[in-house]
Amino acid sequence: MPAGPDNKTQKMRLGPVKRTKTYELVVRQIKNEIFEGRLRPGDHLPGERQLSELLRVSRPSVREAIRILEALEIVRSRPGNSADSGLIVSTEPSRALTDLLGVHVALSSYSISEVVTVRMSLEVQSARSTAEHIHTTDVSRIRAILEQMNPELDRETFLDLDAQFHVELAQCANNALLADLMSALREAVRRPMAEAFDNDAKWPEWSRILIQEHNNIFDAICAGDADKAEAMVREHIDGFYERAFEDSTEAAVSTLST
Amino acid sequence: MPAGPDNKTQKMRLGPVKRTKTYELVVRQIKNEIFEGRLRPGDHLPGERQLSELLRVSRPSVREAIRILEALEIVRSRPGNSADSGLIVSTEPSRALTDLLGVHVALSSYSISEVVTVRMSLEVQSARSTAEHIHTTDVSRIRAILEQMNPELDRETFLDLDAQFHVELAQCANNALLADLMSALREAVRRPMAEAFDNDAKWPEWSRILIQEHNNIFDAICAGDADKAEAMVREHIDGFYERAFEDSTEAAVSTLST
DNA sequence: AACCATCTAATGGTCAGACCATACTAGCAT
DNA sequence: ATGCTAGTATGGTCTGACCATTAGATGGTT
Repeated sequence: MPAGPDNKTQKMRLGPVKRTKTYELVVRQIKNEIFEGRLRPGDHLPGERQLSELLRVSRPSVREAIRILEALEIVRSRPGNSADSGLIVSTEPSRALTDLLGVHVALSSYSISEVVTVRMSLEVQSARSTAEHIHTTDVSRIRAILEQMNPELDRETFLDLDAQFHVELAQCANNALLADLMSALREAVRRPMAEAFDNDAKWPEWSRILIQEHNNIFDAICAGDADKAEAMVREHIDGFYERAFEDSTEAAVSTLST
Repeated sequence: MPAGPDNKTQKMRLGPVKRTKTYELVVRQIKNEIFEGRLRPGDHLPGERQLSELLRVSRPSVREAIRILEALEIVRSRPGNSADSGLIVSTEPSRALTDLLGVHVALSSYSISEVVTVRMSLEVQSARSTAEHIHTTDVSRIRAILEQMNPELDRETFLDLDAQFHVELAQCANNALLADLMSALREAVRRPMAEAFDNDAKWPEWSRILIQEHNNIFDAICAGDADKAEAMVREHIDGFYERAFEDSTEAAVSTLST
């Protein structure tokens, strides 16, 4: 309300006069608190009203900033007046990664072949790491997934289990970033892949191949043979995408990462 | 198989009464248009006022939805009444990835060692791909970066050029996802790395090592020797992070990927 | 004392309407 | 033509109000 005398009178002619949006400034301040270590996971932020008063901006601006931070899974926001409500700094970016990559594959910001190439690199890393130190609890968990897979399942369920298998492997590598990326990449190509398999009569045959390949990978990992695991993984993924897109009109994959 | 108590339990008739927030619904609708292919990069969306009327929600709700889409770099939003203003579907997710990973490293959602492990995988992929088909224009562009690096530079500038070198390599691999991830991962560990090097007297020596390693990688790639390039890259990155964090109080890296 | 329904307070969620800032376009004036 | 000025459509910001959800505090009943 009290428009200062020097509010907008500084009409500097140098530079593009970066006019920063208010909500961006709010985002920046909060991010900065995080980078400086003054805000840590689990910490509570002041409520929207209090924040808007502290930062001297309106509540809508604060809210828009919160929406951004929420989209990046930096904070989460819940109503109520308990210890669990209000704005809390978050720690689980997996959903944000999945959202981001999924949409941008749909927008063709990233092509299927690019995703496959990156996935291959990470999958190899995941298999090797896991082969080098797998635990018995991991073994049984993965075996349970493999045992559920059989050629009679409908494609969607089958592909779900396939995804679970690979994400589980990544988690065994004890690398949250690797696992989250794997999950996000797999989800990103989920739609185009389901469509590719939908009109294909050879599915029953392929599903048997996939099961066999999974078992091969699993065996190699259990045996601690990282090199063989890598080879099996490469064969598996290459074959998978080749079959899925061999006659695709898009033909995006044949030019694999060049 | 009915014997699945740990299943999705989607068969229940009583749902958790999803009270979905209005802005989430707006986000979902727009995302859906993208997934269904009815919204493509470069397309214009109706303005905020018109959108709020179409969807029968208030303008603030529309705005909060837009903030989310903007944070994920799905749309961009500019004032004015020209062909370039309004809401436009975007195509460059690199900033969003960088923001996301950077903050979550700061939040310790992902550890430095995890980032390094993933970066190593991608860097190897990048070097191999590039070695297999590098163009002369790429060669000169990278050489220009290398020629700027010398031990006399201040650390920040030096590390900037180092990052440029690696991102440039990834871009030569003709994989936008790879390049964006590389850039994001590098940026994510920028702060902790700069701090690690800041108080270290051995920097001049290290910078010379780094320059030598870069040249080795570059030579291997130009020679089209993918295997050697991979070996050089592994040595380079391992050494880099070991030197950076060898006596760090955090000691986050020594437990590489646990 | 133990129990249970209700109230209260704090939070986020939503809305309407107004006004400002920006960036073009068109048309007037020179 | 050129240059300025109004018009207009866009996003950006604000105020202030009200709704919805949550959990603890209250207080009466058993």
